[in-house]
Amino acid sequence: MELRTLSYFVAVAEELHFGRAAIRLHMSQPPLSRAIKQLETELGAALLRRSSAGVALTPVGAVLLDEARALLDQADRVRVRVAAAAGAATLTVGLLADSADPGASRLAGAYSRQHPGVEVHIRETDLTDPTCGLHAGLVDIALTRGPFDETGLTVHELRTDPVGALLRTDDPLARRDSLKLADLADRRWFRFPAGTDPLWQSYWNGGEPRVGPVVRGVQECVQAVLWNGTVGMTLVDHEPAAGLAVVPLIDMPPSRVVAAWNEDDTNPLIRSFVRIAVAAYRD
Amino acid sequence: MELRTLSYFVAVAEELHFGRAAIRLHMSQPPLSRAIKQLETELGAALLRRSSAGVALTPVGAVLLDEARALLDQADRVRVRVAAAAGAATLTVGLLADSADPGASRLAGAYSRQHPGVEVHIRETDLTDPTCGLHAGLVDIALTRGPFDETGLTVHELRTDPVGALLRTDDPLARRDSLKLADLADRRWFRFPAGTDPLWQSYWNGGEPRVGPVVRGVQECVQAVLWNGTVGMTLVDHEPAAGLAVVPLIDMPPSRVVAAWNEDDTNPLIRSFVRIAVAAYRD
DNA sequence: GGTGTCGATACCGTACGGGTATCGTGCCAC
DNA sequence: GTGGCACGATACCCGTACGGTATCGACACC
Repeated sequence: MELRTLSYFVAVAEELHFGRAAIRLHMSQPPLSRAIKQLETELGAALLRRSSAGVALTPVGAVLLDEARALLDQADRVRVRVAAAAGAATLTVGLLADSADPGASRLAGAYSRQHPGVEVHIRETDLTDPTCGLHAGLVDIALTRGPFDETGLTVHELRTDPVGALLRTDDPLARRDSLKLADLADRRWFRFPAGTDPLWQSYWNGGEPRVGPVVRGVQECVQAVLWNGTVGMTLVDHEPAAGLAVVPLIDMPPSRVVAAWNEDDTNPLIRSFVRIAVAAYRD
Repeated sequence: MELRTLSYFVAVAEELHFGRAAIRLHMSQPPLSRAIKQLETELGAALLRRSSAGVALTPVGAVLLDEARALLDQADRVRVRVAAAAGAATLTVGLLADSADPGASRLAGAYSRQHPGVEVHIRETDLTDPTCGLHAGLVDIALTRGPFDETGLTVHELRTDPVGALLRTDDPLARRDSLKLADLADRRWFRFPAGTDPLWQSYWNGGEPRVGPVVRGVQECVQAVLWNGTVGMTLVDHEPAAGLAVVPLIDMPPSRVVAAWNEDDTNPLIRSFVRIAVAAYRD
């Protein structure tokens, strides 16, 4: 019973699916199956019930899930405290500019409460770099939205949001309950500055090359719609400013809010941060 | 940072000696040195200061020692709780008959307090089997005194006690402050029944073949001294009965109180029990 | 009954944890 | 001063176990 094995079990118990858990753990499914089976053997109890209907926790498994989560949490705190004792307890967090996310503010509160000794540096970036400087090594961890170039990064999904079109209230489409991308095909869209991550551009333009004003931040998007009537892609739970409406886009893949960090970043505070982030966004 | 690695560090930090820690961990010294160095690298801080004067904890190491102990304790509790949830939380403890040990009673209290769900079976044995049935698989763990045949067993020392001679108060030697084995060479001693562990016999007879009554338990020893004037080996902190005196034997190697268990016993409660035992005997 | 999904199994290569042998250094004894 | 000793570090070897790919088996659903 090692911490790694327990984290495997937690992943499977949370996903209730070996394949998805394996993806989350950046490994393939067979060794994961084997590790869980070994854990069951070592503990002398069945933890999961595999059936054609799917994977379910046994009562013993439910107990272990609670206990393992607490143990892994404490292990993360050990890392943080050791780092603090070594005087190396700083964490640089990248945020996408203007993202007023209730999850992020819950996270900030929870983190500073649990790790008061840690110095958190904040680096806000505009929409041209959705990784907030991860690839350049400017931040330890990015709280941002996909998609972007994930090579060399570990990406942990915090939430998925449906996507909507940002429209002026005087726009005829603004009264519709939902829209498809095709309804907006001939509109002016946002564009992003040269050098912006191509995955990001493609996603937020619905996969098509578009025409329209170049924007660098959320406020510029809002102003662009107000002044140009441009169609803006946004999230339906984003409260629109006065004079603007949001209509759900039913054929857009949902947007992922993620925490991402460099695979080779050895900062021991990252794990704990991610764990608290997951909890903050789950609530 | 795995639980195993942390237990290595705790062993070294407690012994402040790589060689002794390696013995305690049933491994050799080089891989232990390497594991500690890897841990230091991973945590990015020096945990131990090696010098010719010996090994010392750095401030960071002191923090980790506390944290690691707490984490390992919690890991043990996880095992116990999972076992309890699986309905397999029983532990059979072997005790040497008539051993009125204050450490053992503290242990009993602490254990039942920390693990109320566990069913503890007690098996008392006489002096003929100092392992209390470990070799026969009759108990999970033995709280006993050495020495005995340790093959296949893991033995964890809880305390060492100086040894004394048990004498009648009317014995001329009873007024001495201390004795040597040679002073008792011509006395009648205790002997043990056939089949008793030879190591045990040899130790408690001071390494010599002796003559005298055969005893099976502590009460029989006491009665044998009272009736025969036989010399009894005992522990100086053992409160003698009326009419008896204890005189320290300065050339007897001290007696070890130990917890011992079968290496291949998979009962998950053993670790936690040993940990609590160590704490109970330390106080 | 074909097809797809999903966990289990089989098999393989490598990396890491453990071993023994030996070194380097500092201390002590003579 | 120098030889011996204590002790941690280093070098090197080996086996296991972990993670990979390929495939199977069971079951559900068209």
